[in-house]
Parts: sequence; C-alpha cells; structure tokens
Amino acid sequence: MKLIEAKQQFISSWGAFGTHWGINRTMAQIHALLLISPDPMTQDDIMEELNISRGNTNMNIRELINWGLLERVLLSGERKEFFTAEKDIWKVVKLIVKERKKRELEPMLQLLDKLEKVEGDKRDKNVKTFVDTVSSIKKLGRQADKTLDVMIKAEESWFVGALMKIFK
Amino acid sequence: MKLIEAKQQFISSWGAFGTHWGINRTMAQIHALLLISPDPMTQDDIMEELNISRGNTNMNIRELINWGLLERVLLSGERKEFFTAEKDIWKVVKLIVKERKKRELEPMLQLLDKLEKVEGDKRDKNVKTFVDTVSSIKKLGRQADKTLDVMIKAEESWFVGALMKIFK
DNA sequence: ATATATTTTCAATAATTTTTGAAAATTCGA
DNA sequence: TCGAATTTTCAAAAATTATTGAAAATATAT
Repeated sequence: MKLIEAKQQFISSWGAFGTHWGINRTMAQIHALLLISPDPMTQDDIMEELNISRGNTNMNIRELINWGLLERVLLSGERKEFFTAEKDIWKVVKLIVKERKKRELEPMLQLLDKLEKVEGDKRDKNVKTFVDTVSSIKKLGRQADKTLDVMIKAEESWFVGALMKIFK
Repeated sequence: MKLIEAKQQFISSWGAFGTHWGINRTMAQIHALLLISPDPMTQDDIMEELNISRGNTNMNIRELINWGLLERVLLSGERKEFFTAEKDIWKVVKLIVKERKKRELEPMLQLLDKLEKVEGDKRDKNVKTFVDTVSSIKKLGRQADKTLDVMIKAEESWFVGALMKIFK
C-alpha cells in the first residue's frame, strides 16, 4: 500500500473510531491528520487536505485545543497560525481520559449521590431495588474514578509495567 | 426526593450517559428502567413507562439482548414475553467492554497491522512519522486489548483487589 | 491610519440518526 | 386449523447533529 492511500485510510477510520468516543468525525480526522504530519499545518492546509469548510475546520481545531490534543505553533516569519498534535500516544490517551472523566463520570457520580438518598421504606421492593442499583453503580464508579486519577498521573512505562505484573 | 422523581432522573441521565458510550438514548433508558425494576416487564409496560413507540421499544430491546444486557423471561400462565436486566453491575461493565472491544478495538488493531506495512523509505519523514504513529498506537492498543481480556474474565473482588494493590 | 490577511462567528442548510406507526409475520390457545 | 394476541419489520417523518460559507471581527504590515 502506498503512503497516500494508507493516510486516507488512517484518517477515515480514526474519524469513524472517534465517533464512538465522544469526539465527532471531523474533529477526529483533523487530529489523525496532524498525528501523522511531521510538520505543523495551517488551517488552510487542513481544509484542503480534508476537503472541509473553513468554519468547520476552525471550530474543530479550537475544540481539539480545548481537549489539549492540539497546540498552536508560531513559526517565525509566518503570518498564519500553525497547529501541531501531541504525538506521544500515552499522553493523548491520558488527555482524553481526563476530559471524559470530567465531562461524564464526575457529573454521573454527583447525581448518584443525590439519588441514593431517595425517600421511602426499604421494605418496599421498588425502593430497595432502586437504592441497591444506584449504590452498586456508585461504588464501581468511584473505584473507576480513583483508578483513572492514578492513571492520568502515571508514566506509561510504570503503568504498563504494573499492569503486566497483575495480568502476566 | 420521591422515588418517582428519582427514577425519572436516573433513567434520563443514564440515557444521556449512554449516548457517550455507543449506546443510543432509548436503549440506555430501557436498560436503566429494567435495572431499577424489581420485576420483569413486558414490552407494553416499557412503552408506557417511557412513552415510546412499539417499534422503537422492540428494536432496542432486541439490541440490548444482543449485548447480553437483557434476558427474555417466560412467566408461566402469561402469553406475553417479559424482560429483565442483568443486575450485577460488574457483569454489566464486562458485557459492555466485551462488546465494544469486539466492535471497535479489534477492527482498529487489524487495520493498524495493515497500515504499518506501508511502502516507502523510512528516511522520508512523512513515511517515518506515519509508521511511528501507527506503531505506537498499535502497541498501546494491543496492551489495552490484553488487559481488557483479563478484566472480562475476572471476578470483581479479585479485580478491585488487584487494582487497589497497584494504586494503593 | 489604512489596507490586507487571517480568524471567528453563526444562521441557514445538509447529513445523519432516531422514532413512529401501520402492515406483515409469527406465536399460541382452543 | 382458525383467529386473536403478540412480535417484528421497515418506509416515512421527525429530531438531532454536523457543515457550510459569507459576513464580522481581529490582527498585522507598511
């Protein structure tokens, strides 16, 4: 397979993959393109390469910067802004985990805390099932939250080494 | 908070949560409803409780059964089918992980294997960056795949215990 | 200060995904 | 086997989400 074709496939499937991970298609495609670009690119470069509009490009670049996945780069002598992607995949994973934890897991845990305090007699099986379900989700969620916190701070080598020990 | 209101909130936010996890809103809501229902429910019960159409209910129940999250239950003397949800949250998590691994991670790893073999001279920095990126994603992906395999087979008590050891 | 290049915004449009509901198929008791 | 109850299908409609592109805002060089 030629590089040009391989790039196409990588970008398009990273895009599809992203849609399952809370990142929209274009955002994931821009990210993919910059992951495999040795040099920083401008907004115009990205528009042309992916055949998408200026507005779309701009909005998704900004969103990627919010996630910490892209950085603005200033090249001396250039008027335009350039963008580059974090290339260390372990860092990329940690950034995504961090963001999704904040956006999804934490609000869910807060809600569960509130729902666990529902009024009613636990001898009523409806109340009992509700409280038991909420409690067990909360328990697992809290464990996941703590685990992810440690992961976010960990070095890849340490993390993989530790996992290997457990999972031989 | 009254049970009825707590149920509403649980169902609606589980639905929103699901949309970030490759599960559509209605599917997640049906799942939530059955998680907190002490007794099995029929399709009509579910339609009425969630105010959704028959077709929608039917399609999403079947999808939940495909994921292994719901089971058909036959109650003696009843003509209608009843449905019940797996209540053990650890098992639920494992079922979801298993399904998403199969649908998303495995196809991605297969593609990366293919893309890594791209033609071209590695002294060309475009080729080098491409291959390096693909390889490092693949490496982390394979590790994740193995880790998830062990997780899917693990008991919750063992798993949490093992994590606690690492993450003190 | 002005002209020009560049970036950002956002209402309108397009694409995609979800939902409906009625018809078709299936199941099951009598 | 028949007929009513129940489940399934799927084309059309609705809802949601993503994209465009032109206008406005901002930044920069001269």
